[in-house]
Amino acid sequence: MICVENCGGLDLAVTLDCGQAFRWKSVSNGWHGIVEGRAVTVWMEGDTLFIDGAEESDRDFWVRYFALDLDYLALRQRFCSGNKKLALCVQAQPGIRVLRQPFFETLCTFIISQNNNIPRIRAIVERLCEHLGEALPQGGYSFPTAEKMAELTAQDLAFLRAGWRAEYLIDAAKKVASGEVDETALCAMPMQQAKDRLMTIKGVGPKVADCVLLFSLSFWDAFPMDVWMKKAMQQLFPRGIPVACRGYAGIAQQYIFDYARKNLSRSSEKATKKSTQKCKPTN
DNA sequence: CTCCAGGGGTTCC
DNA sequence: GGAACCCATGGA
Repeated sequence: MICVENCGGLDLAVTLDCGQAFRWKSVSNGWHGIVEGRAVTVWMEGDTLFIDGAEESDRDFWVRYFALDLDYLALRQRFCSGNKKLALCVQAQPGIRVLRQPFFETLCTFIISQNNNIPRIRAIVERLCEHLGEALPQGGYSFPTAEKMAELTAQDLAFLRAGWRAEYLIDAAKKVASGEVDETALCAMPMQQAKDRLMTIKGVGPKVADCVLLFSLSFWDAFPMDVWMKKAMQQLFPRGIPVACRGYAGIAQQYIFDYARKNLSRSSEKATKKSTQKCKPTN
């Protein structure tokens, strides 16, 4: 077991269940998860993180995964003092953090996430691991490798019941396995270039690409925007993204998104949609 | 039966 | 460029 002190107010429940990671499960004494073939149970006592099932030699791995090398206290301080409304967002859920998740897993899970909801995303990811991952001695399965998935066709993934996304997953696996899309190379690129490279994968658009940049590759400035987030940003920050976010907009966005989700209504334009919809043929 | 879920590709103008 | 429509699932 490993313990890591001074985690900057890390809140596991929020961080592991906010829609950036999809394999953590709440258990009686904390959270159980599998990351790169390592099965662990984690919990907090005060500001200390306990990682049961982890080897001491993997300390750096877990510090990196939870991004505990980043000074969140200082970061929050910077956000809060830089902008009043941003401070409200931070205070709403200060313990939420951005993880550094495995590259191929993150790529796949966010491809699966498109036009989908979290419970089903989790279910599909779980089926993917059970069918194509390696069985672990502690139980559970690792996330499958790109090489393994690259041998398959979209039809082979029918068991996933992922719909059209199966085809996208195969393309992602092929491009990662071939080295056409390479994690190390991406990390060495400027953000926009890395984003463009990711978007050469079929089914990876600006949103999914930004999620991979942010949630896996530590481009802390990546800012995943969908229609909802654009609307929220306009309402909360009509003059544009606060300067205090610069360089860490993606991390700031986690606070903003959570705040917006709680305080802004999701559907405000249903009436317009209904009145403009076409007449359907009556047969 | 309809709507929706942290999208993206394709096809139009 | 951007708007409309399609894509498969499954839950509400």
